[in-house]
Amino acid sequence: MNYSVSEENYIKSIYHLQQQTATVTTNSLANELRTKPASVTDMLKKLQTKQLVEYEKYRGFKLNATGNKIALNIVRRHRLWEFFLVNKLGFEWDKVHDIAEELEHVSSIELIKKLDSFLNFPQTDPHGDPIPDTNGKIAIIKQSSLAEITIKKNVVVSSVSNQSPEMLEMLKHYHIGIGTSLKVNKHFAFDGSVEIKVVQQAACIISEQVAKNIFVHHD
Amino acid sequence: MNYSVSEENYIKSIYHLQQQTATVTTNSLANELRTKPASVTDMLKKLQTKQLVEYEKYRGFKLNATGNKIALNIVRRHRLWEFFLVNKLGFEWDKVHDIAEELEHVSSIELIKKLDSFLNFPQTDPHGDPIPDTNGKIAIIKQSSLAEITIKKNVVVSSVSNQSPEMLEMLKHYHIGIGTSLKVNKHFAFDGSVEIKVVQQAACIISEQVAKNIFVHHD
DNA sequence: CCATTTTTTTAGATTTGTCTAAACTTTAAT
DNA sequence: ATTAAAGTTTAGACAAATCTAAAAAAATGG
Repeated sequence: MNYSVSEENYIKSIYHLQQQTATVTTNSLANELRTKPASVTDMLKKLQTKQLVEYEKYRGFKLNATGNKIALNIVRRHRLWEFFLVNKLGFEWDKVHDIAEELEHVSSIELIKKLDSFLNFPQTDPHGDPIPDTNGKIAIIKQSSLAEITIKKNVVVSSVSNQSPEMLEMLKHYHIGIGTSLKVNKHFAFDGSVEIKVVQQAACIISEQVAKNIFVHHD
Repeated sequence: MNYSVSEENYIKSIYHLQQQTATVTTNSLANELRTKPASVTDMLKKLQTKQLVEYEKYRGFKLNATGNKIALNIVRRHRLWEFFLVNKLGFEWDKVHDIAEELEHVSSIELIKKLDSFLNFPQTDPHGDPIPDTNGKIAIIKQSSLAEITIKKNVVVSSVSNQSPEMLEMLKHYHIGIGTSLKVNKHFAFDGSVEIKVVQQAACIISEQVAKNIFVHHD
């Protein structure tokens, strides 16, 4: 079965919202898609008749198994394209989201298969988010933010949840990227800021706001 | 200015039809786009108000300077993607048209700029057709088909106009690709077939139908 | 527990791109 | 020069996806 660009965008957005709350509301989805609640209700009826969501009037909705698989496939396409844009074409990671948003809707299965192979079967996108496999299996990377990690332990940056240009600028300044090794020296109780030591760099202090967006896993 | 996928397809198709006849008819365009004449008329009114075509009722139409520039830009995107699909992802050249048809509508200018550079600024697509530059300048490659070329002259295959799987199969069998050196030994008047000698291959005979689709230029 | 606020849905309109069927031009042939 | 055929346009309808405004349901807070 083939889905329209619009349907795919709804499915993907429901998927992303479900990562935080199991059941998604009309308003939150409208907000995510920058559309109006009335439009969301309309589309959800369609997705319901196509058997992709569980939906009860006024009660919110969630993807069923089929919908989830489709969502993961879209996420797969999106993240492979992001990897391509950054690692082959040389884009900065804060510039790739919108372009990948368009590329992800190109429907050829063979294309994604060959792209995956060309990229050497990457496991994560440039922001560290895992790329689902063909069957929709996605690695759940247990990770904690720098704001909550125990001190003096060597950790590796595994993902960054805020992808704005401002965040990128800051990370560049601190020499932090996906895969960077570092450790936390100290948490400051006063404002939640954190002193970190990136390998081969001088120790420095980052705000709680930044720390919360940098996720790491143990070495 | 940004154009819809549908508008872009109309513009591109008008461009291609204009390569053969300076002014395009409603029926021929409907046929090219696999749509109905009434739809063509509707869209052409739109393209006229957007100042992309010269159009007079019942009289056919053609792209104006602006329309032509846009068309060449779409052709540029299409051919760069085709080059990518064949030379990077390893597609056979007969499989790439439909996929490039989707990719060409991705709108980022930066994307095409970086793709062009990644591909090392190719001059022609996998079928030998020239890729227009950023300003819409396109190389006009003076070329003749094998059916009309003089005998015993060394020539190089520059493009193949039929891109079907059947043609690809045949060309593979004869060891012919873009850039292959060969010469024509003899034209047979009876059926228009042609004896050719591909370098490092035994001489062989190809039908007039095939010969007409293979274009060459002098060494 | 009832009234007010918030959220969601419905009803009806709009835009884009398409279609069919009918009307209208142009072309071609006798 | 008419007339038939071919090609083109108009009129009106439709589907997809969206919107606004109004109605309905659920949540909230005294």
